[in-house]
Amino acid sequence: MPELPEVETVVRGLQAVLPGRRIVGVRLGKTDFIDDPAALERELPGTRIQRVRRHGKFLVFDLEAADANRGGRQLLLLVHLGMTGQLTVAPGEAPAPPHTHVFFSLDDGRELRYTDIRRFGRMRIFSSGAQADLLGKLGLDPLEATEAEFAAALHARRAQIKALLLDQRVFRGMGNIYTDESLWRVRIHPRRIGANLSAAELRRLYRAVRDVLNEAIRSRGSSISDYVDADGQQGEFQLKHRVYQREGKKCFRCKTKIRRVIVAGRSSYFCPRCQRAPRRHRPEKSGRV
DNA sequence: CGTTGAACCTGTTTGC
DNA sequence: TGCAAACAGGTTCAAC
Repeated sequence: MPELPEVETVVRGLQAVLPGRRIVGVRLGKTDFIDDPAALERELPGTRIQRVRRHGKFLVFDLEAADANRGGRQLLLLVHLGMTGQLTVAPGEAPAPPHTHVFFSLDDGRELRYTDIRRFGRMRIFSSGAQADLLGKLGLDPLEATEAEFAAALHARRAQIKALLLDQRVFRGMGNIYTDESLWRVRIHPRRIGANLSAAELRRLYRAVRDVLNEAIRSRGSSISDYVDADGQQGEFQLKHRVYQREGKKCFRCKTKIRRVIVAGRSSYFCPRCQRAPRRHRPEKSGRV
């Protein structure tokens, strides 16, 4: 579910209501996705939420431990939504959905809740400054990078473009949906080698990635099955997908049937006519398209 | 350096 | 109908 546009949508929803609120209690269900559950229970009560922001697919909560004995110490709470994670704000008395494993009760009677069916998400707190290891390994934010930076990150790489776009050390925030949608827009096959892309192709890909992500943010993300924003509402960008999960359906440009293949270990949807396959090591072409 | 497959976990869909 | 396999927005690790 959660790629850059979905995380951005959740962040905006939380940033609209959480700053200034104080966490007054922590309740935990299953904790196998939390790095140090005891630290959450020990450190978070009493902290005040200053800001909620996004770093790649991570949500970052800036917290201030305002107690006198803690001297305004800064804390960071990092949350990754994995595949099925949800962060929502609800009245404390409202029933929580199944698989809700973290409850942060707030000083206004509401709760910030974390629900995650598959528990592929992650949750961890840091004293500020010590978080460099996790976030520092991530690559460029595609919405902040310049065209030159974007091209430089790809032009010398011999890996498949799909793998490069998915690699969080290259770009932070891209996932399976927006990678396929971006490649379709610029007619680039997911198995093309990064270094083999022309300067013109890199320029168009840069534009397509930004356009797709910005349009998806405007639509409040893609809801395939589990994704909801901080208010529990679904996104709408799934209605605008051109290739993702459209195997066997007609290409919006040329009517050819969309195909699904595995690239970089992930289902990859593309139009075999618009997105021409690169030459293989062992050519055995059928001769004609 | 780059690729592949498995693992983590639960639920839904598809196929025989 | 029933059961098993395949598949799902992500990340990480081992093996080659």
